[in-house]
Amino acid sequence: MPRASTTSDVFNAIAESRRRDILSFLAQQERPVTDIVLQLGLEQPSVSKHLRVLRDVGLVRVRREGRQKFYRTNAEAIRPLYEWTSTFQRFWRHQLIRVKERAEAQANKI
Amino acid sequence: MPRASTTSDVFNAIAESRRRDILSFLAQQERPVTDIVLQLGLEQPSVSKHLRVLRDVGLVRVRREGRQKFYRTNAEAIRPLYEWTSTFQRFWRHQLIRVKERAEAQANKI
DNA sequence: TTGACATATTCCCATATCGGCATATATACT
DNA sequence: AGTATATATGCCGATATGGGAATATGTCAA
Repeated sequence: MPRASTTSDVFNAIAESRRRDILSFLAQQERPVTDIVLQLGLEQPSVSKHLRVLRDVGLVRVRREGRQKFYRTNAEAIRPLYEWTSTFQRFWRHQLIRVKERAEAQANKI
Repeated sequence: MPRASTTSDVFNAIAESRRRDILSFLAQQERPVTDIVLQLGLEQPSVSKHLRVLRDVGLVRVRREGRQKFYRTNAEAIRPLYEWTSTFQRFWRHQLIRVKERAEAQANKI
C-alpha cells in the first residue's frame, strides 16, 4: 500500500508546500490562474494541477469569467485541520508552564 | 520530482492518519510501543516505522526503561500547524457571518 | 474561420511510500 | 551461555506522486 492519495483528504492535500502557498495567496482575494503563476513563479501546468487537487478536497472554489477562472480559498475546509491541532493546545500550554517553572526554580537557586 | 519525504516536515508527517492516531494516543500519557500496537490494532513493525517518522520530525520523544521504550507526543511540534491554520480563522469567520446574515435576511422575508 | 489568449490534461520518469514478512538488536532472567 | 521479551530494521512490490514538455480544450475578437 503506497501513501494515501493527495486528494484523499485535507491533511494529504496541504502536505505540499506549494499548495499551502497557493492557499495563502488565495485567502484574501480571488485570483485568476495567471496571477498565481506570476506570484509564485511556478509553471502554469503545475499550478493547474495543484489547483485540481485543492479543488477535489474542497479547499478552493472556482468562478469562471470569460476565458479566465478565478480561484479563491475556501477557508471553511481548513477548519478540521485547525480543530485537530487545537486538541493539542492544552498539552503545549502545560509544557510551557513546566518550562517556565523550571526556569524560575533555576533562577531562585542563584 | 516525487512527493516530499514524510520526514521532511510536520505537514508531511501528519498526512498519514495512523500517525495522527498515534499522536492523539500519546498526547495524554507516555506509552510503550506494545500499548500502541494493542490500542490501534496495527502490526508492531508498522508502529515502529511510524514512530521513527514522528521522531525524525520531533513530534514524539522517547525514554528508555529497561527493554521498553516510552513514547510521548511533543505537542510543541504541532504548534506550527496550529499557527498556519489559524491564519485562515478570520476568513472562515467572515464566511460564517455572511452565511448568518443571509439566513437572517431569508427569515425576515417570511 | 483563423488566431490569440487562458487554463487543463496527458504522457513520461525517478522516487518515496506503506504493508508484510523475516530478521536484527537490545535488555532481562535463569 | 541460552532463552524470552521489546523494539527496530531490511527487503520486497504495488502505487501515486510532481515536474517537464507537449498538447488539448475553451473562449474571445477580428
